[in-house]
Amino acid sequence: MTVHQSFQAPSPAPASWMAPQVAAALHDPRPLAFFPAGAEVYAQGETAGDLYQVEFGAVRVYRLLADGRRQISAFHLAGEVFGFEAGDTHHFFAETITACGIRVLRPSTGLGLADVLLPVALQVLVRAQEHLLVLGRQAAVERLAAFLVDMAERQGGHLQVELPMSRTDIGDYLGLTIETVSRVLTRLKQKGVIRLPNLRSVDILKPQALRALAC
Amino acid sequence: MTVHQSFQAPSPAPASWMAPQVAAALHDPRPLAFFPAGAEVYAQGETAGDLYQVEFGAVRVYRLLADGRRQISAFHLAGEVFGFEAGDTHHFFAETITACGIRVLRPSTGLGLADVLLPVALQVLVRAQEHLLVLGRQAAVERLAAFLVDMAERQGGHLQVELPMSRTDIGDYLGLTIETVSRVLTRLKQKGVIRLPNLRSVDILKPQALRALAC
DNA sequence: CGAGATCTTGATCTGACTCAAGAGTCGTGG
DNA sequence: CCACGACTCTTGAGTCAGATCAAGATCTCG
Repeated sequence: MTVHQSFQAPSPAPASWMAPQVAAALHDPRPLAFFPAGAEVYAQGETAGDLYQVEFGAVRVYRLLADGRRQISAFHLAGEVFGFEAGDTHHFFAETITACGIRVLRPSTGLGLADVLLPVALQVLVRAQEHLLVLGRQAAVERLAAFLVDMAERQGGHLQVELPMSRTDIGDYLGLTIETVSRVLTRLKQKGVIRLPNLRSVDILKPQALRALAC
Repeated sequence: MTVHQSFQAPSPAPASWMAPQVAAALHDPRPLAFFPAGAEVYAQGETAGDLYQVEFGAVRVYRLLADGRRQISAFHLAGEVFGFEAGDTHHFFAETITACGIRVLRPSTGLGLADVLLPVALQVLVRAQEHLLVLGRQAAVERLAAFLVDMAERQGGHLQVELPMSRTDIGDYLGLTIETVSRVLTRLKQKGVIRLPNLRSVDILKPQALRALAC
């Protein structure tokens, strides 16, 4: 990982989702790294071990096929932890989408740390498994609906959703082409389900209808 | 979970993949339950907590949409552990495919158990994430190839693969219809890549070709 | 041997992809 | 502040992989 800028920040309150013990077990203060948009946090094949907590900004985690097809397995927003690996090398790439502040966690230093990390890892697992249902069995409209509902919930359940990622990213997350993403959003707009005030935000006008589509 | 038959078995050697500490931490001997084919191990909404280790047989873990569409998120073969959950209720269904012997693990009794379970959970996570790539970005032939390669590897890397599951199960795992699964297998047979001695087994004749398809 | 379930094969349909062009957005520099 | 250029996004037309619908064939097991 290339650290673009790093310093000892005054310990902020742990993100709300994080049990107090997590912060304790991880020995705050932990190094905080700043990344510009589009920077690599780690690459496939690199040595794994550290975990990363997004302080602000957004990150994409993805795999590539030999011919360039890309599958984004997850987006990570402020407060979320990523970087879990089964072996000692990364199977995925992680890149910032926007400028990011990322706190580096060093699990190796903690005793009994797994007790604290297991729930976080399981949360990531459940999310991946829900994503399987979307990719395996849902139509394009349903995928977009599920995506928007998920993003809304992760941003505090508000009806104004910020989308830090491009249409290409959304397509590669949902297993669709950029054109299909665009067309479906247009159709949802025409049906009055959403509004698109600008390219990077969505207003949910009919949450009920969206939820029904997402099943 | 409905236990169909249960008794204290003489402690067998732990499955080869399992670190010795796992068995120790889990306090062998553990209850062994027998299930007939098609039995429910747990259902969505049930209280979670226990883990399950397949002793023999095969299990499918899946979710359902309201209209009956099904996505199988994983098959579990002998030696593998399933039942991980993020909260205290199951988000998935687990059913036996064949008659099964399943060892019930009680994580609540172990101190420092998470250190031992985390690697197992991470293994499940990585498998789910690889599955995302298959469902999101691969064509039908590639999905079948990846599936056959995976099943072969999990059965000791032999070129004779047993498929305990039906074509419907394979379709619901790969996000395809049963007809497409059947057609693709036929095409692979015609190209001499595989042989289909009977409905539940596959001989891999050209492992190189299959691997190339699976990317 | 027979009946039901499972699997294969064929014909047709369709949702999403591909290819192509135009519109909007953003950052830069004059 | 506007003009320019490079992206990114939207929209349209045509195509195609996989779904759906519909028979048959094969397997399983009492």
